[in-house]
Amino acid sequence: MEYRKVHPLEDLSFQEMTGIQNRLRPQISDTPLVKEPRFVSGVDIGYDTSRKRGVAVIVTLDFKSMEVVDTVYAVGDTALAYRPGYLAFRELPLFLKAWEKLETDTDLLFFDGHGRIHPRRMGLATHAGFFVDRPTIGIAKNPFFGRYEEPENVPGSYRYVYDKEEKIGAVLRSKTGTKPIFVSAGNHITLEDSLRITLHFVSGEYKIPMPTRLADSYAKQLRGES
DNA sequence: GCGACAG
DNA sequence: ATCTTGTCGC
Repeated sequence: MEYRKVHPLEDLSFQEMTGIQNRLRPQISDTPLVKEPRFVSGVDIGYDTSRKRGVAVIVTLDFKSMEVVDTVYAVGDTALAYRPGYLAFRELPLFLKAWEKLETDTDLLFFDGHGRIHPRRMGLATHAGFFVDRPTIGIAKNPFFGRYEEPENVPGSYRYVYDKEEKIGAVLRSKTGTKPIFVSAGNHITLEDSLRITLHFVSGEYKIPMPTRLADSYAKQLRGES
């Protein structure tokens, strides 16, 4: 699939990366979905022990049947080390390499990380949305930023995550007796739509929404052979 | 200044 | 993220 070359991703200083995030922030789109998506993709990147070589996986499912319709991946080295707040700069290059191989015209993507739950609202999912120009949702397994209260231990219950008075995401109890997951809008989508779509992919049987879950397991599987 | 810190 | 066996619990 083609993508918009919003700005360079390699060889940037932290000041430059922060500057890019601040410049993109006012351009984040909050558009509600106009129609039910047909295809939805899950994105995940797995790394080897060195944490340098990784594999980016994109699994695409049919929204209604939840059947897998396409799977693509790309392997390569990661230039940047992980730094909280700058995950997009570490993972986007390899993701875009896989994105170029994708031929299914997907309608929405789930990313493994936060979206607007970020000090500058520019988490991985949000930043990725600028490049692929499609709705994106962030699904994270751990907190990173913002204040929130613990949701009830009932599947489907959630609490909003705030920065000051601003609502930036939600903590969702996707499964009874497990830690909640963090759901936030990426780009070209609202938080309410993000929650609605996410709930569609969490039956209560699994903690992680199906697209991300499948991408994660496939990335781990590929890690040991390619 | 100190501690926290997605993947 | 990754390294790892058994083990507690539904």
